[in-house]
Amino acid sequence: MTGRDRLDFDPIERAGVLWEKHVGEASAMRVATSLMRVQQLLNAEFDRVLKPFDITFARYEVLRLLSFSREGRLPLSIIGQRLMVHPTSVTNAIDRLVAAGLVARVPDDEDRRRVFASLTPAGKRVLKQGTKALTDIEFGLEALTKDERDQTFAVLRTIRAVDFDD
Amino acid sequence: MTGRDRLDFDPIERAGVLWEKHVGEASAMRVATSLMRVQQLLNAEFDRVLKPFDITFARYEVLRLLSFSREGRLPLSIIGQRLMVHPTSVTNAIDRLVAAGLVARVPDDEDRRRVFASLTPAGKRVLKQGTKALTDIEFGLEALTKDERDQTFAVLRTIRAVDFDD
DNA sequence: ATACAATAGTCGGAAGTCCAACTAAATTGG
DNA sequence: CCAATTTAGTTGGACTTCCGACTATTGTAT
Repeated sequence: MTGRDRLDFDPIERAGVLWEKHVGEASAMRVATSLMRVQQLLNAEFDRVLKPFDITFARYEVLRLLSFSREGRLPLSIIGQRLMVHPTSVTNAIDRLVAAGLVARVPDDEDRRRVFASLTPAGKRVLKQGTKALTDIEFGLEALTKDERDQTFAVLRTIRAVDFDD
Repeated sequence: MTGRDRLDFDPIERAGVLWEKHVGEASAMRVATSLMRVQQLLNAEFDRVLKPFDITFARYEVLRLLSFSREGRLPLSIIGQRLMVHPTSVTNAIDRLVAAGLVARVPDDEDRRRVFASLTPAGKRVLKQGTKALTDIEFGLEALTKDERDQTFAVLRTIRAVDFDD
């Protein structure tokens, strides 16, 4: 399986050197590129450990969000806002969760445009199993110290801050 | 366009609090979730500024990689290794770049299994324009100091390190 | 009160990612 | 030297994401 082999050097490090040489200051390019790769690595790892429960990380996040709500249910629009994804992505994820019996669509009588997504007992079970699977691998971040994690969270938060009132 | 609105609080912060309460230590979950969101934000922003040149960030990365090679061309397998993506993703990206006239497929006479991707003059032009567009927005990281960037690069590198000899 | 605008959700289509399976070519081992 | 394995790349299918467009419902403003 070509493309997944170990390299004998860091390709981003190398790109940084050439960037400095031909383009200019490289710190932003290096961080941005690293973020892309790390996200990809982690997402693949999460999907892998969640596969036994037939959910992806995207769907796990929906289940978790629902479980954190007071009544175990939220309108789809709120889910999209919290997870910062497009409405169509929410519809898609909920479709699959409903098909798997982990979530139910419940109409809102107050506002008939709205639809709630509501956790089913099976959804709660799968959420619990998925959470264990992810915490068992420490979300792929065993290599980071607590300080590094908190530091990185803070830095990333300044980028995310465009999306909420600080 | 629901789902893209500003929130009046940080949803990951909130998830972290509830996670601590119901699950346990939350630093890994917070960082992992932040990485997903930030990658999504940046990728969308990059695609937006690259749209005038009819390329995505994924394809921009291919062009950049090719320009950094000695002869402006690389076998597809090497592209996949450097960008850490699946062979099929490379085939897909190259297909589109070829269709746009930015890259040419060149057979390798030494090893007839292999195919080179080679930058065309048009590809070099687009690469230059895309690079300017991305550096103009500092890869979406204006908010970070040089120290924060270098620090974050180093931390992310320890996660990526599974993929190359350190 | 009635037209106009905003909001909630869905559908269709494009792009990216991955995996599994496949062909063709090169390498290796008995 | 030939069979078995490995490597390079492509194809088809699944999933996620986005955007644009659309329906239905609610809110607003004259």
